Amino acid sequence: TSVPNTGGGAVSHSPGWLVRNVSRKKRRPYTKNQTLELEKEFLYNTYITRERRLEIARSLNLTDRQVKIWFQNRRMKNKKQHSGGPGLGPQMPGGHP
Amino acid sequence: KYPLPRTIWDGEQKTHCFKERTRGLLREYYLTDPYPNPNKKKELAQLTGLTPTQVGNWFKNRRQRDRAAAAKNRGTALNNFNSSDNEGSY
DNA sequence: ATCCTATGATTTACGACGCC
DNA sequence: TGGCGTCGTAAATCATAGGA
Repeated sequence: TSVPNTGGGAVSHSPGWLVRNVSRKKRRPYTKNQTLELEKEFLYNTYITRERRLEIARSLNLTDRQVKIWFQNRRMKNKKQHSGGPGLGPQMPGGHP
Repeated sequence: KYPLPRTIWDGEQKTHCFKERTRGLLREYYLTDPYPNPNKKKELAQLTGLTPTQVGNWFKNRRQRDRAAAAKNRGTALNNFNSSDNEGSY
């Protein structure tokens, strides 16, 4: 039980694990178009400027913060894929549960 | 018996279900520590033949599903044990 | 074939901490 | 000092293999 940082944002622990605080926006999947446009912008540059961010947020009807976080998450995903990510050495099918 | 191991990332396979032995190993450690540090994850990855990410996903899913199950018990039958501090905040 | 469930992986949204 | 970076995580959701 290391848990260096409390992780998942606003935590607490009841029995032994971390639980998210109440006040968090519920996750809302982005629309296909929103994702598409964000992805296009990401292709152009993985780090977005404040100006571009504001612009995109407005055009996609997302908040400035959402776009910022989307890029952060997208970069993490990108990192995972390149660099030995999930890959390599995995496990073959096992049995059935 | 296992027709096509669906490839996901290049050369990589995704299996729907890990081997029983693998799951047993992870479960065993999980009981002692649901939040393994990066080193421990690597160690478990080596031990099981999974990638560290897969080990992380396994723990993440297990915690999530155990929490959900625990929450369910409270909602249905008796409530009120535990405690405390926050979390009940919903 | 059709529905259902379990399970691994992925997608949003933050808190903690770090660095200019 | 404040804004943005990574990292680890929660919770919701996705995808689908396998059983009923």
